[in-house]
Amino acid sequence: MSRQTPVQLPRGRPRSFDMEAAVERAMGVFWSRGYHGTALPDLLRATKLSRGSLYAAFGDKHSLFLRALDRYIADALTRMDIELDPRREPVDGLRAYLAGYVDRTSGANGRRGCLLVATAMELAGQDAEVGRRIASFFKAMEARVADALSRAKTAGKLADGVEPSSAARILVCFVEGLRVVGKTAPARNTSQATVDALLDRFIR
Amino acid sequence: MSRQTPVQLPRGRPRSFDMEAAVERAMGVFWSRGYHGTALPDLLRATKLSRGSLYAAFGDKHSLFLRALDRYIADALTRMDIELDPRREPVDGLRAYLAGYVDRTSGANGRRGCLLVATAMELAGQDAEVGRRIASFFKAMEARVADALSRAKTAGKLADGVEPSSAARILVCFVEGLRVVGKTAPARNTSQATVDALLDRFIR
DNA sequence: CGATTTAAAGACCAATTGGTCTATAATATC
DNA sequence: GATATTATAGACCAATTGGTCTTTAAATCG
Repeated sequence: MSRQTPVQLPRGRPRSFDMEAAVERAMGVFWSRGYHGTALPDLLRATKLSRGSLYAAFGDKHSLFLRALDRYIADALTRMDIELDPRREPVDGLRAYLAGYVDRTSGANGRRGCLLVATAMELAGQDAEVGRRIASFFKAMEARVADALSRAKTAGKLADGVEPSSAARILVCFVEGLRVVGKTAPARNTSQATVDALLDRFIR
Repeated sequence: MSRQTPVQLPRGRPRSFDMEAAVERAMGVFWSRGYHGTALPDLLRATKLSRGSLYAAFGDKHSLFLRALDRYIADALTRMDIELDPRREPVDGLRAYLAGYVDRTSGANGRRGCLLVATAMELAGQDAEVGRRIASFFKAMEARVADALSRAKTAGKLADGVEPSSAARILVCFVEGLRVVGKTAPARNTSQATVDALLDRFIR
Protein backbone atom coordinates (compact mmCIF):
# COMPACT_ATOMS: atom_id res chain seq x y z
CA MET A 1 0.00 0.00 0.00
CA SER A 2 2.08 2.88 1.29
CA ARG A 3 5.73 3.01 0.28
CA GLN A 4 8.49 3.36 2.79
CA THR A 5 8.94 7.05 3.56
CA PRO A 6 12.27 8.15 2.10
CA VAL A 7 13.06 10.50 5.00
CA GLN A 8 15.95 9.20 7.08
CA LEU A 9 15.38 9.13 10.80
CA PRO A 10 16.87 11.92 12.89
CA ARG A 11 20.16 11.02 14.42
CA GLY A 12 19.94 12.10 18.06
CA ARG A 13 17.88 11.35 21.09
CA PRO A 14 14.23 11.05 20.13
CA ARG A 15 11.48 13.08 21.73
CA SER A 16 10.49 11.19 24.83
CA PHE A 17 7.19 12.87 25.71
CA ASP A 18 3.84 12.73 23.97
CA MET A 19 3.15 16.11 22.39
CA GLU A 20 -0.55 15.49 22.00
CA ALA A 21 -0.83 14.52 25.65
CA ALA A 22 0.99 17.72 26.55
CA VAL A 23 -1.42 19.77 24.45
CA GLU A 24 -4.31 18.04 26.16
CA ARG A 25 -2.96 18.81 29.62
CA ALA A 26 -2.32 22.40 28.64
CA MET A 27 -5.87 22.56 27.31
CA GLY A 28 -7.12 21.51 30.71
CA VAL A 29 -5.30 24.39 32.38
CA PHE A 30 -6.49 27.02 29.92
CA TRP A 31 -9.96 25.58 30.27
CA SER A 32 -9.98 26.02 34.03
CA ARG A 33 -8.15 29.32 34.28
CA GLY A 34 -8.49 31.17 30.98
CA TYR A 35 -5.69 32.49 28.81
CA HIS A 36 -4.60 35.47 30.89
CA GLY A 37 -5.26 33.57 34.09
CA THR A 38 -2.81 30.85 33.13
CA ALA A 39 0.83 31.47 34.00
CA LEU A 40 3.77 29.57 32.60
CA PRO A 41 4.44 27.63 35.83
CA ASP A 42 0.85 26.33 35.62
CA LEU A 43 1.58 24.95 32.17
CA LEU A 44 4.90 23.46 33.22
CA ARG A 45 3.28 21.71 36.16
CA ALA A 46 0.44 20.35 34.03
CA THR A 47 2.57 19.19 31.11
CA LYS A 48 5.45 18.07 33.33
CA LEU A 49 7.80 19.72 30.86
CA SER A 50 10.75 21.96 31.52
CA ARG A 51 10.63 25.52 30.27
CA GLY A 52 13.11 24.69 27.56
CA SER A 53 11.22 21.67 26.29
CA LEU A 54 7.92 23.51 26.23
CA TYR A 55 9.33 26.42 24.26
CA ALA A 56 11.22 24.14 21.90
CA ALA A 57 8.10 22.11 21.22
CA PHE A 58 5.45 24.82 21.00
CA GLY A 59 7.14 28.16 20.46
CA ASP A 60 5.37 30.30 22.97
CA LYS A 61 2.35 30.52 25.24
CA HIS A 62 0.09 31.86 22.51
CA SER A 63 0.95 29.13 20.04
CA LEU A 64 0.40 26.46 22.64
CA PHE A 65 -2.93 28.04 23.43
CA LEU A 66 -3.97 27.92 19.78
CA ARG A 67 -3.09 24.25 19.63
CA ALA A 68 -5.12 23.58 22.77
CA LEU A 69 -8.05 25.51 21.32
CA ASP A 70 -7.81 23.60 18.05
CA ARG A 71 -7.85 20.39 19.98
CA TYR A 72 -10.91 21.43 21.95
CA ILE A 73 -12.71 22.40 18.74
CA ALA A 74 -11.79 19.17 16.98
CA ASP A 75 -13.08 17.15 19.93
CA ALA A 76 -16.36 19.05 19.91
CA LEU A 77 -16.90 18.58 16.19
CA THR A 78 -16.05 14.90 16.37
CA ARG A 79 -18.58 14.46 19.12
CA MET A 80 -21.24 16.24 17.08
CA ASP A 81 -20.50 14.10 14.05
CA ILE A 82 -21.22 11.05 16.13
CA GLU A 83 -24.34 12.43 17.78
CA LEU A 84 -25.79 13.81 14.58
CA ASP A 85 -24.69 10.98 12.30
CA PRO A 86 -26.93 11.01 9.21
CA ARG A 87 -27.51 7.28 9.52
CA ARG A 88 -29.25 7.89 12.80
CA GLU A 89 -32.77 9.15 13.43
CA PRO A 90 -32.30 12.94 13.25
CA VAL A 91 -34.54 13.64 16.24
CA ASP A 92 -32.68 11.08 18.34
CA GLY A 93 -29.47 12.74 17.27
CA LEU A 94 -30.68 16.15 18.32
CA ARG A 95 -31.77 14.78 21.66
CA ALA A 96 -28.37 13.21 22.19
CA TYR A 97 -26.67 16.44 21.17
CA LEU A 98 -28.72 18.44 23.68
CA ALA A 99 -28.33 15.78 26.37
CA GLY A 100 -24.59 16.29 26.07
CA TYR A 101 -25.04 19.96 26.84
CA VAL A 102 -27.26 19.18 29.81
CA ASP A 103 -24.47 17.04 31.13
CA ARG A 104 -21.77 19.61 30.54
CA THR A 105 -23.71 22.55 31.98
CA SER A 106 -25.01 21.13 35.27
CA GLY A 107 -23.35 20.98 38.64
CA ALA A 108 -19.58 20.77 38.75
CA ASN A 109 -19.27 20.33 34.98
CA GLY A 110 -21.22 23.54 34.52
CA ARG A 111 -19.04 25.41 36.97
CA ARG A 112 -15.95 24.41 35.04
CA GLY A 113 -17.39 26.05 31.96
CA CYS A 114 -16.34 25.86 28.34
CA LEU A 115 -12.97 26.72 26.86
CA LEU A 116 -14.58 27.85 23.65
CA VAL A 117 -17.10 30.24 25.17
CA ALA A 118 -14.56 31.58 27.64
CA THR A 119 -12.10 32.17 24.83
CA ALA A 120 -14.73 33.80 22.66
CA MET A 121 -15.45 36.29 25.44
CA GLU A 122 -11.85 36.80 26.51
CA LEU A 123 -9.98 36.97 23.22
CA ALA A 124 -12.14 36.75 20.10
CA GLY A 125 -12.58 40.50 19.86
CA GLN A 126 -8.89 41.33 20.07
CA ASP A 127 -7.06 38.31 18.71
CA ALA A 128 -7.70 37.68 15.03
CA GLU A 129 -6.29 34.14 15.03
CA VAL A 130 -8.65 33.25 17.83
CA GLY A 131 -11.56 35.15 16.32
CA ARG A 132 -11.36 33.18 13.09
CA ARG A 133 -11.39 29.88 14.93
CA ILE A 134 -14.38 30.83 17.05
CA ALA A 135 -16.37 32.06 14.07
CA SER A 136 -15.62 29.00 12.01
CA PHE A 137 -16.57 26.72 14.89
CA PHE A 138 -19.97 28.35 15.29
CA LYS A 139 -20.52 28.09 11.56
CA ALA A 140 -19.59 24.41 11.56
CA MET A 141 -21.80 23.68 14.51
CA GLU A 142 -24.72 25.53 12.99
CA ALA A 143 -24.30 23.66 9.70
CA ARG A 144 -24.42 20.29 11.43
CA VAL A 145 -27.51 21.19 13.43
CA ALA A 146 -29.21 22.64 10.36
CA ASP A 147 -28.49 19.45 8.50
CA ALA A 148 -30.04 17.31 11.21
CA LEU A 149 -33.07 19.59 11.35
CA SER A 150 -33.38 19.42 7.61
CA ARG A 151 -33.47 15.65 7.73
CA ALA A 152 -36.00 15.79 10.54
CA LYS A 153 -38.17 18.06 8.45
CA THR A 154 -38.03 15.67 5.50
CA ALA A 155 -39.13 12.93 7.87
CA GLY A 156 -42.06 15.09 8.91
CA LYS A 157 -40.82 15.40 12.47
CA LEU A 158 -40.65 19.17 12.74
CA ALA A 159 -43.47 21.33 14.06
CA ASP A 160 -45.37 23.46 11.57
CA GLY A 161 -43.54 26.52 10.36
CA VAL A 162 -40.12 25.51 11.68
CA GLU A 163 -37.41 26.33 9.21
CA PRO A 164 -34.17 24.33 9.67
CA SER A 165 -31.65 27.11 9.10
CA SER A 166 -33.10 29.65 11.51
CA ALA A 167 -33.94 26.94 14.02
CA ALA A 168 -30.30 25.86 13.88
CA ARG A 169 -29.18 29.37 14.72
CA ILE A 170 -31.59 29.40 17.63
CA LEU A 171 -30.26 26.10 18.95
CA VAL A 172 -26.65 27.21 18.70
CA CYS A 173 -27.39 30.38 20.67
CA PHE A 174 -29.35 28.38 23.17
CA VAL A 175 -26.66 25.81 23.91
CA GLU A 176 -23.96 28.45 24.17
CA GLY A 177 -26.22 30.35 26.55
CA LEU A 178 -26.64 27.17 28.55
CA ARG A 179 -22.89 27.12 29.00
CA VAL A 180 -22.94 30.67 30.33
CA VAL A 181 -25.79 30.09 32.74
CA GLY A 182 -24.16 26.76 33.59
CA LYS A 183 -21.38 28.67 35.35
CA THR A 184 -23.81 29.08 38.24
CA ALA A 185 -23.91 25.27 38.50
CA PRO A 186 -27.64 24.71 38.11
CA ALA A 187 -29.27 21.41 39.01
CA ARG A 188 -29.37 18.80 36.31
CA ASN A 189 -33.15 18.67 36.40
CA THR A 190 -33.38 22.35 35.64
CA SER A 191 -31.17 22.16 32.56
CA GLN A 192 -32.89 19.04 31.32
CA ALA A 193 -36.35 20.53 31.75
CA THR A 194 -35.30 23.67 29.89
CA VAL A 195 -33.91 21.64 27.01
CA ASP A 196 -37.05 19.53 26.87
CA ALA A 197 -39.27 22.58 26.84
CA LEU A 198 -37.29 24.07 23.99
CA LEU A 199 -37.31 20.93 21.90
CA ASP A 200 -41.04 20.71 22.46
CA ARG A 201 -41.46 23.88 20.45
CA PHE A 202 -39.64 22.51 17.44
CA ILE A 203 -40.34 18.79 17.30
CA ARG A 204 -43.71 17.38 16.39
CA MET B 1 -39.88 68.20 53.81
CA SER B 2 -36.52 66.68 54.73
CA ARG B 3 -34.75 68.06 57.79
CA GLN B 4 -31.22 69.34 57.65
CA THR B 5 -28.83 66.44 58.16
CA PRO B 6 -27.10 66.88 61.52
CA VAL B 7 -23.73 65.60 60.28
CA GLN B 8 -21.12 68.34 60.15
CA LEU B 9 -19.21 68.70 56.93
CA PRO B 10 -15.68 67.33 56.76
CA ARG B 11 -13.02 69.92 57.36
CA GLY B 12 -10.44 69.43 54.61
CA ARG B 13 -10.31 69.62 50.86
CA PRO B 14 -13.35 67.85 49.44
CA ARG B 15 -13.18 65.11 46.91
CA SER B 16 -12.94 66.79 43.56
CA PHE B 17 -13.70 63.91 41.21
CA ASP B 18 -16.92 62.06 40.56
CA MET B 19 -16.62 58.58 41.97
CA GLU B 20 -19.52 57.21 39.99
CA ALA B 21 -18.03 58.54 36.78
CA ALA B 22 -14.76 56.88 37.70
CA VAL B 23 -16.53 53.57 38.29
CA GLU B 24 -18.23 53.93 34.94
CA ARG B 25 -14.95 54.55 33.14
CA ALA B 26 -13.33 51.63 34.93
CA MET B 27 -16.31 49.52 33.91
CA GLY B 28 -15.62 50.41 30.31
CA VAL B 29 -12.07 49.13 30.57
CA PHE B 30 -12.99 45.87 32.28
CA TRP B 31 -15.71 45.46 29.68
CA SER B 32 -13.28 45.74 26.80
CA ARG B 33 -10.33 43.87 28.26
CA GLY B 34 -11.61 41.55 30.99
CA TYR B 35 -10.43 41.40 34.58
CA HIS B 36 -7.03 39.75 34.10
CA GLY B 37 -6.49 41.63 30.88
CA THR B 38 -6.85 44.99 32.60
CA ALA B 39 -3.70 46.40 34.17
CA LEU B 40 -3.57 49.22 36.68
CA PRO B 41 -2.20 51.77 34.19
CA ASP B 42 -5.26 51.09 32.01
CA LEU B 43 -7.51 52.00 34.91
CA LEU B 44 -5.49 55.10 35.79
CA ARG B 45 -5.67 56.32 32.21
CA ALA B 46 -9.40 55.71 31.96
CA THR B 47 -10.35 57.20 35.30
CA LYS B 48 -7.76 59.98 35.10
CA LEU B 49 -6.90 59.28 38.70
CA SER B 50 -3.52 58.94 40.31
CA ARG B 51 -2.57 55.63 41.86
CA GLY B 52 -2.98 57.09 45.32
CA SER B 53 -6.44 58.46 44.65
CA LEU B 54 -7.67 55.29 43.10
CA TYR B 55 -6.49 53.14 45.98
CA ALA B 56 -7.80 55.62 48.55
CA ALA B 57 -11.19 55.67 46.88
CA PHE B 58 -11.70 52.03 45.97
CA GLY B 59 -9.28 49.93 47.98
CA ASP B 60 -7.88 47.67 45.31
CA LYS B 61 -8.38 46.39 41.81
CA HIS B 62 -10.76 43.67 42.84
CA SER B 63 -13.01 45.98 44.83
CA LEU B 64 -13.14 48.44 41.98
CA PHE B 65 -14.03 45.60 39.67
CA LEU B 66 -16.90 44.54 41.90
CA ARG B 67 -18.24 48.09 41.89
CA ALA B 68 -18.01 48.20 38.11
CA LEU B 69 -19.79 44.86 37.85
CA ASP B 70 -22.51 46.02 40.24
CA ARG B 71 -22.97 49.09 38.13
CA TYR B 72 -23.25 47.04 34.96
CA ILE B 73 -25.83 44.76 36.59
CA ALA B 74 -27.85 47.66 37.94
CA ASP B 75 -27.93 49.27 34.51
CA ALA B 76 -29.11 46.04 32.92
CA LEU B 77 -31.88 45.51 35.46
CA THR B 78 -33.04 49.10 35.16
CA ARG B 79 -33.26 48.72 31.41
CA MET B 80 -35.28 45.54 31.77
CA ASP B 81 -37.65 47.19 34.22
CA ILE B 82 -38.39 49.81 31.62
CA GLU B 83 -38.73 47.40 28.72
CA LEU B 84 -40.87 44.94 30.64
CA ASP B 85 -42.89 47.50 32.58
CA PRO B 86 -46.15 45.82 33.71
CA ARG B 87 -48.18 48.79 32.46
CA ARG B 88 -47.07 47.99 28.95
CA GLU B 89 -48.31 45.29 26.60
CA PRO B 90 -46.26 42.27 27.69
CA VAL B 91 -45.59 41.09 24.14
CA ASP B 92 -44.42 44.55 23.13
CA GLY B 93 -42.17 44.53 26.15
CA LEU B 94 -40.67 41.21 25.22
CA ARG B 95 -40.06 42.42 21.71
CA ALA B 96 -38.34 45.53 23.01
CA TYR B 97 -36.27 43.43 25.38
CA LEU B 98 -35.10 41.17 22.56
CA ALA B 99 -34.58 44.09 20.19
CA GLY B 100 -32.10 45.45 22.72
CA TYR B 101 -30.14 42.22 22.51
CA VAL B 102 -30.20 42.33 18.72
CA ASP B 103 -28.68 45.76 18.94
CA ARG B 104 -26.03 44.78 21.45
CA THR B 105 -24.99 41.59 19.69
CA SER B 106 -24.57 42.73 16.09
CA GLY B 107 -21.57 44.25 14.38
CA ALA B 108 -19.20 46.33 16.50
CA ASN B 109 -21.46 46.18 19.57
CA GLY B 110 -21.41 42.42 19.33
CA ARG B 111 -17.66 42.33 19.02
CA ARG B 112 -17.30 44.34 22.21
CA GLY B 113 -19.22 41.71 24.07
CA CYS B 114 -20.78 41.74 27.49
CA LEU B 115 -19.08 42.39 30.81
CA LEU B 116 -21.44 40.07 32.58
CA VAL B 117 -20.99 37.06 30.32
CA ALA B 118 -17.24 37.60 30.10
CA THR B 119 -17.05 37.82 33.88
CA ALA B 120 -19.20 34.74 34.33
CA MET B 121 -16.81 32.77 32.15
CA GLU B 122 -13.61 34.29 33.52
CA LEU B 123 -14.27 34.47 37.24
CA ALA B 124 -17.61 33.05 38.38
CA GLY B 125 -16.17 29.60 38.98
CA GLN B 126 -13.28 30.74 41.15
CA ASP B 127 -14.41 33.99 42.77
CA ALA B 128 -17.31 33.54 45.17
CA GLU B 129 -18.13 37.26 45.36
CA VAL B 130 -18.44 37.36 41.61
CA GLY B 131 -20.25 34.03 41.41
CA ARG B 132 -23.00 35.24 43.72
CA ARG B 133 -23.55 38.36 41.68
CA ILE B 134 -23.76 36.45 38.42
CA ALA B 135 -26.18 33.90 39.82
CA SER B 136 -28.42 36.53 41.33
CA PHE B 137 -28.44 38.51 38.09
CA PHE B 138 -29.58 35.51 36.07
CA LYS B 139 -32.26 34.82 38.65
CA ALA B 140 -33.48 38.40 38.54
CA MET B 141 -33.52 38.47 34.76
CA GLU B 142 -35.38 35.19 34.58
CA ALA B 143 -37.96 36.40 37.09
CA ARG B 144 -38.67 39.52 35.06
CA VAL B 145 -39.04 37.60 31.82
CA ALA B 146 -41.23 34.99 33.50
CA ASP B 147 -43.42 37.75 34.83
CA ALA B 148 -43.86 39.28 31.41
CA LEU B 149 -44.61 35.88 29.90
CA SER B 150 -47.11 35.21 32.63
CA ARG B 151 -48.96 38.41 31.82
CA ALA B 152 -48.83 37.54 28.14
CA LYS B 153 -50.36 34.18 28.90
CA THR B 154 -53.18 35.76 30.89
CA ALA B 155 -53.83 37.97 27.89
CA GLY B 156 -54.02 34.87 25.73
CA LYS B 157 -50.98 35.86 23.70
CA LEU B 158 -48.86 32.75 24.27
CA ALA B 159 -48.82 29.77 21.94
CA ASP B 160 -50.48 26.59 23.15
CA GLY B 161 -48.52 24.67 25.72
CA VAL B 162 -46.04 27.43 26.54
CA GLU B 163 -45.33 27.62 30.22
CA PRO B 164 -43.99 30.99 31.41
CA SER B 165 -41.35 29.77 33.84
CA SER B 166 -39.61 27.29 31.53
CA ALA B 167 -39.99 29.64 28.58
CA ALA B 168 -38.27 32.32 30.65
CA ARG B 169 -35.33 30.02 31.27
CA ILE B 170 -35.14 29.34 27.56
CA LEU B 171 -35.13 33.03 26.73
CA VAL B 172 -32.42 33.80 29.25
CA CYS B 173 -30.18 31.09 27.82
CA PHE B 174 -30.94 32.28 24.34
CA VAL B 175 -30.04 35.92 24.89
CA GLU B 176 -26.86 35.03 26.75
CA GLY B 177 -25.96 32.73 23.88
CA LEU B 178 -26.61 35.59 21.48
CA ARG B 179 -23.97 37.56 23.34
CA VAL B 180 -21.48 34.75 22.89
CA VAL B 181 -22.16 34.26 19.20
CA GLY B 182 -22.26 38.06 18.90
CA LYS B 183 -18.50 38.10 19.50
CA THR B 184 -18.16 37.06 15.86
CA ALA B 185 -19.93 40.31 14.93
CA PRO B 186 -22.83 38.87 12.93
CA ALA B 187 -24.97 41.06 10.67
CA ARG B 188 -27.89 42.77 12.29
CA ASN B 189 -30.33 41.03 9.95
CA THR B 190 -29.11 37.66 11.07
CA SER B 191 -29.61 38.35 14.76
CA GLN B 192 -32.97 39.96 14.18
CA ALA B 193 -34.21 37.07 12.06
CA THR B 194 -33.09 34.57 14.70
CA VAL B 195 -34.90 36.46 17.43
CA ASP B 196 -38.03 36.72 15.30
CA ALA B 197 -37.97 33.01 14.56
CA LEU B 198 -37.65 32.22 18.24
CA LEU B 199 -40.44 34.52 19.33
CA ASP B 200 -42.62 32.98 16.65
CA ARG B 201 -42.50 29.70 18.54
CA PHE B 202 -43.79 31.25 21.76
CA ILE B 203 -46.17 34.05 20.79
CA ARG B 204 -49.53 33.44 19.27
C1' DC C 1 32.98 5.13 20.10
C1' DG C 2 31.69 9.51 18.26
C1' DA C 3 28.39 12.43 16.58
C1' DT C 4 24.01 14.26 17.23
C1' DT C 5 19.88 15.40 19.18
C1' DT C 6 16.95 15.98 23.08
C1' DA C 7 15.19 16.59 28.03
C1' DA C 8 15.44 18.58 32.50
C1' DA C 9 16.89 21.86 35.83
C1' DG C 10 17.47 26.12 36.83
C1' DA C 11 20.01 30.50 36.42
C1' DC C 12 18.96 34.56 34.30
C1' DC C 13 16.51 38.51 31.98
C1' DA C 14 13.89 42.85 31.25
C1' DA C 15 9.32 44.22 31.71
C1' DT C 16 5.19 44.32 34.11
C1' DT C 17 2.21 43.16 37.95
C1' DG C 18 -0.66 45.07 41.96
C1' DG C 19 0.23 47.93 45.69
C1' DT C 20 2.50 51.43 49.15
C1' DC C 21 4.45 55.68 50.39
C1' DT C 22 6.26 60.38 50.33
C1' DA C 23 6.34 65.13 48.97
C1' DT C 24 3.91 68.96 47.44
C1' DA C 25 0.13 71.67 46.08
C1' DA C 26 -4.68 72.61 46.39
C1' DT C 27 -8.94 73.52 48.79
C1' DA C 28 -11.91 73.43 52.24
C1' DT C 29 -13.63 74.80 57.50
C1' DC C 30 -12.92 77.10 61.80
C1' DG D 1 -4.25 82.35 59.14
C1' DA D 2 -4.24 77.76 61.31
C1' DT D 3 -5.82 73.22 60.64
C1' DA D 4 -7.34 69.51 58.12
C1' DT D 5 -8.23 66.85 54.24
C1' DT D 6 -7.49 65.66 49.60
C1' DA D 7 -5.28 65.11 44.79
C1' DT D 8 -1.31 64.42 42.00
C1' DA D 9 3.01 62.87 40.62
C1' DG D 10 6.16 59.77 40.94
C1' DA D 11 9.56 57.08 43.49
C1' DC D 12 9.61 52.72 45.26
C1' DC D 13 8.57 47.75 46.31
C1' DA D 14 8.59 42.61 46.07
C1' DA D 15 6.60 39.29 43.24
C1' DT D 16 5.44 37.61 38.93
C1' DT D 17 5.24 37.82 33.92
C1' DG D 18 6.72 35.51 29.42
C1' DG D 19 10.89 34.15 27.52
C1' DT D 20 16.12 32.85 26.78
C1' DC D 21 20.24 30.41 27.72
C1' DT D 22 23.58 27.25 29.76
C1' DT D 23 24.76 23.00 31.75
C1' DT D 24 24.45 18.27 32.24
C1' DA D 25 22.56 13.84 31.44
C1' DA D 26 20.29 10.81 28.48
C1' DA D 27 19.26 8.37 24.17
C1' DT D 28 19.70 7.30 19.51
C1' DC D 29 22.29 6.76 15.12
C1' DG D 30 26.33 5.45 11.94
